[in-house]
Amino acid sequence: MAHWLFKSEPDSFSFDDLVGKGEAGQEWDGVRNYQARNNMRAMKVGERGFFYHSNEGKAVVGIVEVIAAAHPDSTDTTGQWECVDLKAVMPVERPVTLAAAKAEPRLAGMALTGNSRLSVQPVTDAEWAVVCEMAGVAP
DNA sequence: GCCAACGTTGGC
DNA sequence: GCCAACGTTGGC
Repeated sequence: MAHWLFKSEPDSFSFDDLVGKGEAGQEWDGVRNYQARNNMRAMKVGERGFFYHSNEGKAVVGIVEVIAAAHPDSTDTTGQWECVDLKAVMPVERPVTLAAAKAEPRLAGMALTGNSRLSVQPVTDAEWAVVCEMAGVAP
């Protein structure tokens, strides 16, 4: 099963905001990047991802689950953008900061620690295991 | 608040 | 189809 990472600025939409949506979850709309869209198209219901806070916090703070496969973005009028629906699974025991991830050699190849500004990223199984370990949650 | 990196746009 | 200009993101 593939894993993912979703970036969000907590000022606009935080992990707590997603928790507040409960089982109904939230459309991950507003993504206007082809690579991110393609990543979302590849997602399957039940796959899990990290929720990363950019700017404020700069850390992986929670685990999310895909509850609906890619569908047209309701906030888009052009019809070319799509998004998945997410729900919060649980917060992590210990947030994994960007600095901590960069300091971990096993995460050297991770999209997050590189220069990518991509808002929806794939995470390898190995990276998933390492970040879960650092976060104090079961993989 | 600044600036570097990247993606997208648009002129040629 | 190339590439310069521009806008946006996001770390510092």
